Amino acid sequence: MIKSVSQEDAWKGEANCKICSIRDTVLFAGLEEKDFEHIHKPIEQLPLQPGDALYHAGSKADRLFTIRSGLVKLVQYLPDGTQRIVRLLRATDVTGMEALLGGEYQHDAIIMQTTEVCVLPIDVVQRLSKENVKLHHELMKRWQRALSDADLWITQLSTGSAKQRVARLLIKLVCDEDNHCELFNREDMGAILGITTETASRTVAEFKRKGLLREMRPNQYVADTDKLQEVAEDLV
Amino acid sequence: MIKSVSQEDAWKGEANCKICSIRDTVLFAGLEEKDFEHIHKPIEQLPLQPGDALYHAGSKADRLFTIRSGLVKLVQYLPDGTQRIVRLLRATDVTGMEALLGGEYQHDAIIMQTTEVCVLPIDVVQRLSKENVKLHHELMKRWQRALSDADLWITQLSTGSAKQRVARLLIKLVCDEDNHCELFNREDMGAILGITTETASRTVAEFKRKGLLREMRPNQYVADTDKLQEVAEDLV
DNA sequence: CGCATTTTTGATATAGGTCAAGAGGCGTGG
DNA sequence: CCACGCCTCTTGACCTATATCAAAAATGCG
Repeated sequence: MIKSVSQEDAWKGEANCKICSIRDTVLFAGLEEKDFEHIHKPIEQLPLQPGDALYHAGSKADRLFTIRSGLVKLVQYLPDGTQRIVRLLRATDVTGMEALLGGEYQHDAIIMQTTEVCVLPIDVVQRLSKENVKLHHELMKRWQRALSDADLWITQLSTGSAKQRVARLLIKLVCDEDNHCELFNREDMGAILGITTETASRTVAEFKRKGLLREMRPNQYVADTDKLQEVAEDLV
Repeated sequence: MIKSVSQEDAWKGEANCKICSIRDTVLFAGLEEKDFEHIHKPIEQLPLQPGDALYHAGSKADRLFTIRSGLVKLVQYLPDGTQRIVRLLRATDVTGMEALLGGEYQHDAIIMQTTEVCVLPIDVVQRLSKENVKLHHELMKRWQRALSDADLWITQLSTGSAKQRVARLLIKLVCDEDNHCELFNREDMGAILGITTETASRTVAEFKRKGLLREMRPNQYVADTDKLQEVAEDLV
């Protein structure tokens, strides 16, 4: 089992939230000068590698994480041991909100692509959220966002044929206006879509053949979003 | 389209939260004497029939609902018009929390079985939640609960074979220790599980034949939860 | 360069979708 | 009270999509 990051072995990159480069989109967006006085413990910034775990299901939830960059998967396991990925996290997403209720983490949070996170001790967040209405509102927004994501996961990624699901996933993965995107391994694609690795592989291969995906460099694709959209809606 | 309940045509059952019969499990559990002074508008209690809508996707979210009894489905629609049910709500569940963020409702909330709800105007909840820490905590708990439910929906009801999914759904529907349960129509079962009406029907019929379900009276079943559990985990 | 892992591809079996028709319930109106 | 029409559930026949099992090809890593 992968060890999750601990306060000890982590690089103690002390974050300066005041000058944070993504601050206006981030949980602490609404903080004011006086609020920062309450942050005694430094907020750590961690660089993490694929395969690392942010936290594990069942362990005590005592920290909240803001994803600064990269890609993280939230994984749950079925009784028979098969895994299902229930959410993906990217820049500005917050995870580990279970900590606000003093329970245990509900998922394994595993790094998929090199990721930078801020680690927020839960007592700091709790104290600040009592005093700062904006932060409190921000927290609720994140909660709502997670819930919408979960709903989308059900309607988009767990409904319809394998082709439709893969197409919808690819559309989600397109990051810039050039329709550039980066895939991940077929097993993870399967665990996201509730299909087998083989079906994921075959479908991606078919999309490549039909030109809906063009591989420019290893794992650097350009997607034909219009055509993919047609597949997603089964207009083919 | 079904009209959603409005303040006007609703039965103005004015609730008395202080003596509410399910108060200790409900959102307002932590309210104190002084808090009630803030509830000027009466909290309505509505009795609703199958097919009625609590609210519709896209309409302004201005009320929060506590389910007192009955069964409600949250429905979303795919571009091609097919519907997918993303959550079920029962006694003590809260829905419409989008209202706290001043947005629009994300789903159609449709009554499946005769249901009683309390309607909480959002401004009342917001004011109370600022002053009462327990209520605030309760709200976060509901949010977390909704999120866990969504995760379960993905792992349990949208993963594995049709038989497994139906079995898992039936287990969820068992209400008392006698393994008594009540199903709903096959179309809804399909929309919950991401399978067709016919497959839902065939699977239920098969379970009946094999004795995993015994129909005592019309739509009053007794479930063999042990056997269903085996099917759910594919140990057959 | 060689081993381990992942991806692709193939062959086959089967679950589940699709289309269609019959059966049972239920309400409405004659 | 019965007959008719409407719905939902069930069942059947068929066919396709996807799972399964297996092996080859490609990729990455020490």
